[in-house]
Amino acid sequence: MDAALELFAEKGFSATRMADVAKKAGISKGTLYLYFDNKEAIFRSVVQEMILPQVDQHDAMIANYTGSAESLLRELLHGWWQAVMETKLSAIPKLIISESGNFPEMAEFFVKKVVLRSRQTFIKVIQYGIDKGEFKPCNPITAARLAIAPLVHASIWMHSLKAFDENHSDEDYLELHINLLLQGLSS
Amino acid sequence: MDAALELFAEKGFSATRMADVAKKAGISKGTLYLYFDNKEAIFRSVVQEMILPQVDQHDAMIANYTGSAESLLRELLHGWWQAVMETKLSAIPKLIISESGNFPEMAEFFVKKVVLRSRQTFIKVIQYGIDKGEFKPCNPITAARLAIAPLVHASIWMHSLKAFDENHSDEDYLELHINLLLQGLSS
Amino acid sequence: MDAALELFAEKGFSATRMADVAKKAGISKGTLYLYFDNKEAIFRSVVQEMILPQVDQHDAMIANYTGSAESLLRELLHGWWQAVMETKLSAIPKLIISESGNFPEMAEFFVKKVVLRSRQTFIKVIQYGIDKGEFKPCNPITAARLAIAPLVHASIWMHSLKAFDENHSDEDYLELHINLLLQGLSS
Amino acid sequence: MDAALELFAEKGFSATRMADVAKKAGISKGTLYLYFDNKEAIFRSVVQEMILPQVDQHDAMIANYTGSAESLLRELLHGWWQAVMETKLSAIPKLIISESGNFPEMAEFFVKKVVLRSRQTFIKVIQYGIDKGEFKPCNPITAARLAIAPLVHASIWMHSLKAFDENHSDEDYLELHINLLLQGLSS
DNA sequence: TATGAATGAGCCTTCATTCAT
DNA sequence: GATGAATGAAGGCTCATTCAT
Repeated sequence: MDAALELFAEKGFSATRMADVAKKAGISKGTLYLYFDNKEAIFRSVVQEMILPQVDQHDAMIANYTGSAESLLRELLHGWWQAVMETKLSAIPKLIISESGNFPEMAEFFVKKVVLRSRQTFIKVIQYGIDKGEFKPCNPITAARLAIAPLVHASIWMHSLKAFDENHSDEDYLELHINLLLQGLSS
Repeated sequence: MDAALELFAEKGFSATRMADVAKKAGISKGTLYLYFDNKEAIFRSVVQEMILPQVDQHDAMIANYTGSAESLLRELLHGWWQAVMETKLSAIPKLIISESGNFPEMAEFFVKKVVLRSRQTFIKVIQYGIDKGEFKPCNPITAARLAIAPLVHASIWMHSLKAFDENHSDEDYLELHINLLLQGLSS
Repeated sequence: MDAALELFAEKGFSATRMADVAKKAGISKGTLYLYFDNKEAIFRSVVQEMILPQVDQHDAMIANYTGSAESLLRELLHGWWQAVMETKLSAIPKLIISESGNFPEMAEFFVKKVVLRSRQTFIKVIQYGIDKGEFKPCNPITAARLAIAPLVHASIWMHSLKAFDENHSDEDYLELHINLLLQGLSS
Repeated sequence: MDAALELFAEKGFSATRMADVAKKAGISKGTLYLYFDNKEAIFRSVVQEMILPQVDQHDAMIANYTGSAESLLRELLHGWWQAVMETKLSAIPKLIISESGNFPEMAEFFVKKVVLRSRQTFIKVIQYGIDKGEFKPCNPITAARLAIAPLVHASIWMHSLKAFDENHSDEDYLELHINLLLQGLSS
């Protein structure tokens, strides 16, 4: 599945050949079919089995946090970054987005199970900040989308155009995003 | 080329069949080959011939603008949005990103001709704001990336997962981004 | 038809494209279809209309000849050589032979109308020589085949491997063939 | 390769479909591609791998022969006939000649490796006969060409027009050729 | 009469999938 | 369980043929 994730993310589903996956995994083509019914099954497994554990873990992380909205938001963003950008999960967003047209159920699954849940967490924190008076009033849904967008975008970039872009610091990127966001939100 | 852009953006290069392109264009398979050498040639044409005019136009738009950094940045972001999100250009970013692994030269072309040039414009405006004291000191490159990221992300989203996401207002999204960004930057 | 003959002889029927024929003839593809029903019709016309006049003319040449069998045979062979090797007819044998598998009726037509008739002429001359005591007894059919074989072979060679063979004199070839043949036949 | 040789010789390269080759070989289309890169590769293999062993064997046959030039020449011609006409090699000359326009390198390879080497053998024998006084002086190159031409021609005929010609004895043909040639050459 | 843009059947080739070993 | 040779459906591309101009 690691081999498949890497290849799917790099070349897309159609352009990835079973022979390539087998070769990268160090097994024979035939052996793939002992563990997966077909190419689509590999794709589904890759997406589902890599995402689900992560989602649960992420939820747990947030569950019973207390403190200022600012520090919570800061924490959340750092947590997301570490969980995604510094693991092989980083390849998933690009993959899902690229194949959303060919695998709409998978796209839907991803949105429902990952995007919306994750966004919900951010919404809660932002609402909490507004309620507390830390943040000025704004639509917390839109704010949540804007809080996450640069992170997701960074993961997509990392697996697509980063090689052709000049090498910029990801740390700067994350930190400046957090600072701009928090100052933007602060009342 | 419109037909091809739509299908490539939806399904990716490999999964798009020449027969589909022909059908969508209302011509026969053979006719495609009167105008393009092969499938790759269509892809390249789609990307290059749709992007280049836009880039030039965009450059012209910015050229001789004066006023406050804030209003300039506001203008720029609105301009980008209109030029991309409200035209068929909106499909290009997702397409390039999805196929970057299979068409690295095209990815490089896009980064050099579009991404970096566009970013440069934003860098200048931000630097101008910093110099004028409107904006607080920060790395203008990173700030430019963060100014654009939510926009590019919105275009990618629009052509991938938007259908599965609840329907949010794009106007709110843009406006809030601009406001958060400007307040974040302001000294 | 000249254009077609040349191309058919060079590349064969299948590998010759209508576009090539049209181009070589200096007309458009569509115009070809004003004069020929289809590709096969061109092929048939090329073969039939180039061969038939020649056959008749050749027959006439022999009709009422008198003299020694040797001089007659010599005459015949020279006549064949001039009529075939020094005109565009030279391409026909290679073409017919190459396409005999795909156009058996044409092959049969050629054998009946050309090969057998031509051979018959040689048979008569050889039989005449045997009867006169100039030539020693032998099977005149086989002898006729052997008299012609090197000539036909030369025409085939000319349109196939000659370019890769060292350049040998065709005149020497013809003269030595005639001399060897006549001394071989002479009693 | 046997299936391919037969079909190529019968229909030519272009007109032979991979499906036909596969069917005749009793395998599937796809399997062909496990053993050959493409159609051309089959063609090249057929020609090269069938010819080379034969050439070496033929050379060996001649190497250390002694005796009269006449009996040697007789031997050579019989040897050639058996090696070519009575094996599937007989299809090669027609094939090479038919495709010489489309595969010039292959034609050149054939001329260099087969035609010229074979001719050289005949040249030596004829020169030997001339030197010994058995044969009268003549150009041994041309004589060699004339010695071989009827044989090659017979192989071409066999795979093209023979079916439409009346059935003549090949033995008579060979024997008469040898006799005419030897009497023609003899001083 | 001449053109050449348009068509679509047909063929080469690829690759997901199967299965005997 | 693991293999890889074999399969054949599918798709890119060519080119003989048509037809509106």
